[in-house]
Amino acid sequence: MISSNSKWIKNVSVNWLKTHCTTIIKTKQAQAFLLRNHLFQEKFASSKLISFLALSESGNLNYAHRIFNQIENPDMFIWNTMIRGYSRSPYPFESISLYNLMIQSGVVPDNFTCTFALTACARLQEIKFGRRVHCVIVKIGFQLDVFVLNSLIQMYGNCGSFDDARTLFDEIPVRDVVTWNVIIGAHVNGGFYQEAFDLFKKMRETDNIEPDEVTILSMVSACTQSGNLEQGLILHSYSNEVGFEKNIHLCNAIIDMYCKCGDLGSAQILFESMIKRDILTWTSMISGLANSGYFRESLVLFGQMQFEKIKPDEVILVSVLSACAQIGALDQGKYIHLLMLRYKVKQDVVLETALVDMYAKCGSMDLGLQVFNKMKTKNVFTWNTIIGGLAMNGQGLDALMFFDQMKSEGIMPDDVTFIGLLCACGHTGLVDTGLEIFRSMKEVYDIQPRIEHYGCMVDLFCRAKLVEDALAFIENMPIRANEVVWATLLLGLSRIGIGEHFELAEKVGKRVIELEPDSCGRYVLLSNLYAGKNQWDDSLRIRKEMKSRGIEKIPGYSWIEVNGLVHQFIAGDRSHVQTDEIYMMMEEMRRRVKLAGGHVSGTAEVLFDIEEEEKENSLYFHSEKLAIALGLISTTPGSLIRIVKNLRVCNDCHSFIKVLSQVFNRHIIARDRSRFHHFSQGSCSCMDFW
DNA sequence: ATAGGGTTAG
Repeated sequence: MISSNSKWIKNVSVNWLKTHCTTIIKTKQAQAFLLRNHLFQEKFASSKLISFLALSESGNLNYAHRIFNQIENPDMFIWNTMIRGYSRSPYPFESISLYNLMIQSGVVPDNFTCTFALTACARLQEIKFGRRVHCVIVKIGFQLDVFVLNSLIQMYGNCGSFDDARTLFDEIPVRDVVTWNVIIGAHVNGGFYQEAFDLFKKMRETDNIEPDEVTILSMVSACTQSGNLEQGLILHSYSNEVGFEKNIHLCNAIIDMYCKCGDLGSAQILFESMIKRDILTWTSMISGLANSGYFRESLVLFGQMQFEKIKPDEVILVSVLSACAQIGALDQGKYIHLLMLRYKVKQDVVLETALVDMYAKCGSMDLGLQVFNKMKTKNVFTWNTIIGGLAMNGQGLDALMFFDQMKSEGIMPDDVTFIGLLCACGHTGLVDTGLEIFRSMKEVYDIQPRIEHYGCMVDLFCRAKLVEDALAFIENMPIRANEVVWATLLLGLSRIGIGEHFELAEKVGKRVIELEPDSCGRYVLLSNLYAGKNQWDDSLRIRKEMKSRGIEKIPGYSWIEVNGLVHQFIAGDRSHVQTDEIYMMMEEMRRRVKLAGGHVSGTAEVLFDIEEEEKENSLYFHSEKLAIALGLISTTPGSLIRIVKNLRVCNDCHSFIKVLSQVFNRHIIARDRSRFHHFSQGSCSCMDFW
């Protein structure tokens, strides 16, 4: 009577369990029920609990493990479920531990066990253990199981052992589409794109197997990484033909491919055509825009995403923060900071570092430091961000202090750390410290200086007006000086005031053009050099030479953010809706600066493609001045103005803005392509050297 | 019950 009753309960509960375990709460109820009715040790019952907890998205591996530990003799299915659960979790090593435990307790692994264990090995790149599993497979004889073989190939491929993967692949008796996907994916991940394309062709030819979505996805990724737009387009039209276009993962990868291959238009068309978009769709498009220089557009699209009430994750926020950083959009950056807190976005070093960087690049080191000081985990990226940020903002001594702190916290500096440190020394005029740091980089940290480090040293000497040392340093470099090093010297000379060094400067200027004949900036340097000496014919000659070689001058852009909206200007811009007011303010600026005196209008760095008589005007209407004019009319008197420029601020504007900061009583922070200028009361933080 | 997939930083 009793036994038949318990049998009844068992049957009912098993059926009930099959559909019941859908949430943690319900699973706990089921567990309590099983315990109460002494059914817990029934394998079939407890395995239902385990499989939900270990495999479901909403499960809980830890909890599964606790239940697992209470099972006296787990059967094969339960072992396999646990091993599988861990193999796809962030802790694949646990999977291997359990595999060992299983063998120790005398249970012989089956083909399922081996597949799961191999997945764990693949993810851990544990080839040694993977080979041990391989031996077991041969010993027991699972060589004919295509699942086992596929995961073996995957394991070898992921561990970088292409020979093993390839041998198995060639010897395997039956290959299915996954086999092909695994071997293709391995080659794509290894950077062997041509081989991947060859294999892609062969899968049809030799095995008559049609590619599926995963195949196409891997191939699209190969195009992305190798910049192969042509093949990418073919893959896109193929996936439309066979109906893969509803696969959201694939579409995301294609958007990413278009963006990284420079075809933003096709990316946008696909993005617009998608009916369902996930967070990765948005991330691909938004970061794609930002990476191609469309910063404002990427922020606008992020705004649309907000409008559609999609919760941002930590990855997309990194993208938009870096867009804000590039154009100095502080208000939007602050708003994103707010979103992080409001949505309780996962704490993440990458994100917090991007936040610090955004504040640093907007010239708000105080806010950057606040975030930095609250960060729980910091890595070398984080330290480099704060050190570089301080150096760029003219707080060189603080940068050096943070380096000491970094060392005391046991973080190893890398090559980028030293770029920041050498910049810091340059800004502060600490020549000896710079030399000492340069030496310790090589001798203490065993980091070989790159050409950029030499460039920093040349800059350091020039700032200290040690032209001879700079020259000697260049001559003694173990690697050949490149155009960057020479351009640094030339720029340095022109900042010191060319004077007696004119001949040297001219020689260097010619050298720089020889070394990099395709870069407009190099011609501009030499041309300006002549203009500065009133050698207008030479100056024009260089400009003509540049034009005749078909090299366009990169237009100078300036950005200013007003009430969370970023406005963009080019020289002489008349496209802004408030153009009339802006130009009225420009007139006012000119009048008051002139009245105050101290600003000598120079015509050295003018835009040559404008007629001679307009020289002074074009210089006068440089984009940074237009941006400042908008700033003056749209903010309250006395408040801070921030602008960002994509090129270097020219001499004339620099001198103009200095006086302007005094007469308008404004603190103006201008970021140009290499550093910050904090203008205040008639002077600038760069000490007129940039 | 089994294998294969994309986005972010100095």
